[in-house]
Amino acid sequence: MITNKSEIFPAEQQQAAVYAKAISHPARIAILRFLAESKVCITGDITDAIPLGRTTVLQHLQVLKDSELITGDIDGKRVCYCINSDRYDEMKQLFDELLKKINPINCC
Amino acid sequence: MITNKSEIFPAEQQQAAVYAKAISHPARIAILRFLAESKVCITGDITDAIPLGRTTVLQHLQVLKDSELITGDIDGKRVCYCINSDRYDEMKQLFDELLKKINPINCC
DNA sequence: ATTTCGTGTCGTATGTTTACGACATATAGA
DNA sequence: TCTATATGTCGTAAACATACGACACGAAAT
Repeated sequence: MITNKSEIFPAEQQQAAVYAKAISHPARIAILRFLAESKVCITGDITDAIPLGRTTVLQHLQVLKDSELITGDIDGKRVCYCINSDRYDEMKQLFDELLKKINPINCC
Repeated sequence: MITNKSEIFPAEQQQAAVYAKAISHPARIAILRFLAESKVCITGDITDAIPLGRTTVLQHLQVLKDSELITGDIDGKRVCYCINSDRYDEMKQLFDELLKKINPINCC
C-alpha cells in the first residue's frame, strides 16, 4: 500500500513541510537553540545540554541533518555540528511567505 | 519503554513543536491555504480540492483540529471547517520569536 | 600497549502517521 | 418511503518516529 503521497503537492509546500517536520519535536528546537548559542558545538556537549540519551540525541541530529538545517563535519577526533545558514534563511523565508499567504477568514 | 519525552522541554518549545507538526505535511498546508481562500469551507469541497482520499483528508483535518489551528463546527447537515485566527496568530508569533532567537553562527 | 574518551552504528521495543476501503448515520429530495 | 448525498467512524496495512542499550572503532593519554 502506498503510504506517502507528499510528492503530488507543489514543491514549495513540500519543502515548507520538510522544515516544519524538522522542528516538530521540542528536542530538535532545543538542539537548534543550543547550536545557535554555543561556540563549541560537538556531540558530547549537545548530549550534555539535552536531557535525553546520547543515541536519541544523535538520532535527532540525523533528522536535522536530513533536512539540511544543520551540517556535521568531522574536525579531527570530534564532529562539529553547525546550523546551515543558507537553509535556515530559506526556511525563514518559506515560513514567512506561507504564513503571509494564509489569512484566516471567519467563514461561519 | 517510554517513547515520548516531549514534556520535559519548556512549554514554549513544546507548543512551537505542536504547530510545526501540524504543518509538517504538504496536504495540511494545502488544506490551510484552501480554507484561507475559500468562503465555503465544508468537508466535501476540501476533499475535492485535495488529491487524496476522503478518509485521508478527514484524518488530516483531525490532526489540524487536534493542534487547534482549525475548528470544525456542525452547521446543520454540513460541517464547517475554519481556521482558528487566535491560534493561527499564536503560531505566527511563536515561530517569529523562535526564528529570531536562533541566529546561526559558523562555529567551524 | 593498554586504557579511556568521543563518536557512530545496529538492533529493538513501542507508539504514531499516512493512506484508504467498508460501514454507519442522518438529512434532503424524488 | 426510498434514494441520494454529506458526513463521520472503524479497521487495517505499511511506513516512520522516538527512545535507548549494546557494540565497534579510532585517536589521545597513560
